[in-house]
Amino acid sequence: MSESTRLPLFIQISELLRREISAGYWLPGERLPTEAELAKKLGVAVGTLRKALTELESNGLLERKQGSGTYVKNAPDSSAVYHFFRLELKSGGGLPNADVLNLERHTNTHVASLLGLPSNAPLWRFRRLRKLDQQPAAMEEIWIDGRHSEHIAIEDVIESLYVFYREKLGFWISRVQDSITVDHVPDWKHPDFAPDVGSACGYIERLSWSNQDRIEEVSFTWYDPESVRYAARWT
Amino acid sequence: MSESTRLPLFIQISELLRREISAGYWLPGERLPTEAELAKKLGVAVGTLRKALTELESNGLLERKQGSGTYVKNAPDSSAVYHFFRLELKSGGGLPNADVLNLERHTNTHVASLLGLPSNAPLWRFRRLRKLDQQPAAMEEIWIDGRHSEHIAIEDVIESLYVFYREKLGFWISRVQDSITVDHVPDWKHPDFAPDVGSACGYIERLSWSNQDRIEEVSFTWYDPESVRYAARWT
DNA sequence: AGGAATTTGTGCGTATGTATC
DNA sequence: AGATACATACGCACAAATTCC
Repeated sequence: MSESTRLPLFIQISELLRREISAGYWLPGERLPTEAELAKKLGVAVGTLRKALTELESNGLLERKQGSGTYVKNAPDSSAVYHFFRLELKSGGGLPNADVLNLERHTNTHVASLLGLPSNAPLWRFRRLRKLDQQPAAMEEIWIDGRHSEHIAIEDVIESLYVFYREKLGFWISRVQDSITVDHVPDWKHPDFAPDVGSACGYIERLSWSNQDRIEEVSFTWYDPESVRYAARWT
Repeated sequence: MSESTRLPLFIQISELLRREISAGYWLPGERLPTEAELAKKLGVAVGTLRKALTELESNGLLERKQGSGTYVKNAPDSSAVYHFFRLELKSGGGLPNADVLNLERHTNTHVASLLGLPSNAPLWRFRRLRKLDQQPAAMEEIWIDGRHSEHIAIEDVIESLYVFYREKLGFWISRVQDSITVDHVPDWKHPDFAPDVGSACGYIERLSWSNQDRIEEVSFTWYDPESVRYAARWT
């Protein structure tokens, strides 16, 4: 190894297991080999393996039961693409999904200032219809610096905006801050999305920091509080 | 010790240190003795002490710097009591505070089921007026198992419910889950708290797990989305 | 029902790496 | 450069929860 600083062993192990789980090598609900077996197979001490497993448990990929074993969680979002997605059905869960409705260049003084850009800076604005289990759940407006790319086609971002960021723009979102209040349904309301609570609507303002610790994305989300909730878990 | 199930040693240590920090025995910014010294003084292995310190670090009471030492964080005032408090002024920040308005025994089928109790189980219900910078910001209703204590006086909980839980009831909240939607202002609306957004109101339903990993507390919060927001940070 | 085997949790001790002073 | 202090890694013993016979 000529690497300047290689990662700690327990991180290497946890990342290895994370990839294997993500690749479907270990299936949801399945029990992993015992600590002793795994440690031996991987050639590390049990304590080191335990630290890796603890890491994955706190990240929600594993569940560890004393006397029983270590199990792969039925991760609803194994791909980590939905890592920061915080909306779920009030009836519980729901597989997230998004349709890009609209993609245009605009200027916006407020957003520009949040992004630390001149007020007349060109921006990209995405408007998406978010779905949970294929049911319209929220409307979303996302803004990024317009200089990232001269041209963006809807096809580029149809899969996942986060993948697009990473693959095409060379950054990824590592941290977000959400502010949740109440707002009115915006006027670009989509016909498929019709909250019926008078005009009151759940409203999320999000700032997203990239791996370079810059605010690279600002988004606004309106959701129907009758069918959808914002869920936050803290430890 | 004749206790049926005593707490793990590293938890006992972390709670001891937590009390000492909270009592001001260790001052903010101060450096703690080295791991080796502390472990020796407390009569535990270094590894055990490390686990306790890690616990406190993740709770934001300590900061550990390799090569330097372990420092008491300049906790904004009554440390970690507001660890799970997630409301802030839309204008930014705000020092949190609470008035206990009402404290009674009730039964409630819905809450009882959330707590895993029989539907007619006696419960304690706290109603509080939450303030930010002394301004009324939200109304809060908190439910716990009625068997925890036969009598609770308002004076007992006037400082902090969390401190009361830990000191008098012997548990503490280590994890919460929030669901944020929109609701109507409840009918026990306090005269000082008058959201003026029609009848739409920010609404938080919280489940709180204790250190024993049981749901020990259920709470409902109504906040004025005109002046207050729910703020969540993710990494 | 109950006891043995299995599996994770806790605790101890030590050696070595790495960042800080 | 050397001393100090936290981070990582190893290994072992026993406790507690679960499972299985």
